[in-house]
Amino acid sequence: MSQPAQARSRRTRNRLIAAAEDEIAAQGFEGLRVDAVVRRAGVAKGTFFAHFADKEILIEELIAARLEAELQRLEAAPPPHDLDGFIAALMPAWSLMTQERYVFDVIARHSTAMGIANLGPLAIAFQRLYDVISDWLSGAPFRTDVTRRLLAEGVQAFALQSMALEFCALHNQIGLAARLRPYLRAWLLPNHAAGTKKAPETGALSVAAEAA
Amino acid sequence: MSQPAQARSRRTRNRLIAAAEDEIAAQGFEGLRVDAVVRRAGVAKGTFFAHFADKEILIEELIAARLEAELQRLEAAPPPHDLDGFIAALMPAWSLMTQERYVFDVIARHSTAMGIANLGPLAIAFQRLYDVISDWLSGAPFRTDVTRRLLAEGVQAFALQSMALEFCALHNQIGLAARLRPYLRAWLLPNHAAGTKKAPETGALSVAAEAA
DNA sequence: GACCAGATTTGACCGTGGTCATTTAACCGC
DNA sequence: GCGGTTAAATGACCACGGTCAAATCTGGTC
Repeated sequence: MSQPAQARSRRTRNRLIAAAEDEIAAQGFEGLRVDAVVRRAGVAKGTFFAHFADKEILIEELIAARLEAELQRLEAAPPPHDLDGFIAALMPAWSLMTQERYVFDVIARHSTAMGIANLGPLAIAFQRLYDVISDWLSGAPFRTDVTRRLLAEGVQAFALQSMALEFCALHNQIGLAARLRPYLRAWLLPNHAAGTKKAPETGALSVAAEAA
Repeated sequence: MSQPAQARSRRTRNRLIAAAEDEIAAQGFEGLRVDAVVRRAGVAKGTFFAHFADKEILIEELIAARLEAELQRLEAAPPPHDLDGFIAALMPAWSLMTQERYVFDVIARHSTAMGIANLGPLAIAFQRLYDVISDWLSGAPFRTDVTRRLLAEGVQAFALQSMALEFCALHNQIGLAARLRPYLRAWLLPNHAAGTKKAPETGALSVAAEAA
């Protein structure tokens, strides 16, 4: 994977990626067309598919690259020491994932590994994210009756669900952080949760329940 | 919705649905082709799209119908009185969702409402499912420091994540129920989990931790 | 039963992702 | 440089979801 090919091939691949980035900057991920990329790169259509098994794999790579950049920041950052700090620290990564509905869908589909010995770039990035979160969660205020790993996976489960809701017109008057908070509080600080009765701790979906 | 059309139209629609069911029985959801449905129904292609905005909406309806049937059973069933009963009771609904990867993807994309005042059939079915789960969770052994609704939504978040993992070749030596259990235990019974410091009963839990 | 307005159906057509046999370029030993 | 072998690129072609102006049917009115 490191040295897959001759120089010409690498150049072509880079041209394709650059062209795709340009197109995405102009049209967004959703509006990306293989024909447009290929035209901009000055290359035949078949060439595209010689380099990327399908369109989604290219997109996955581009999203993963953005995520990796954010991960680098997260890994360097000091661990947060309370729930709100935790949420704030992860917010940039989460906003990245919710920029575009299309992007979120790709992530939802690929954030778990999809084939034996064949973790896609997004799945790999998510493993790294789990590591960061696990690490942060091992510390002081958070529950310890359960492995950090399990805790981290739970955080992702709630995050994905809240993000999905973010795209639902019925519920989007409330921000991601606000939506996510009650879940994480109940998940990460189960003993504290009983103490407060402030604010509507109803689930984010209750708005929909009303409407139904 | 009740009286959408003249009789001819309703007949055509039913023929399309029946044809689609036949095709799905033969080819699975993934293999469904609009052309095949239309041919089998003896109808022109345009007619299909006069009845269903797109292919996915038909599929959504068919999946929702199966889910509704299961919901009827769930609503009639007695509430489970412990965690394993809870999991066992919901298992049929969850297996329904994991029959086919394609089906799961559609569910993941449509289980939350997608447009104002326009809950799709799947979103509606999921509201019903939340109601059932909320109801079951209000009872005895489960935590009460948090609303039933929030608890129910959390259950779905974990269920969806575990299902996604179910399709990941790297992790599929472990069944859905076994994968899900440690999450639900930690989510629904946080105090029981906290009771034991060295966590001797977390056998299933550590399996999930290991999987990483 | 002749007529009409609106609902329904039709099928040729299009956009777009993806395939593959063929052609062209790169590398290597001589 | 010169054949020859493998890697890379090409573009005509296909599959499939979806569109739309035109044709056809239906139920109601006189």
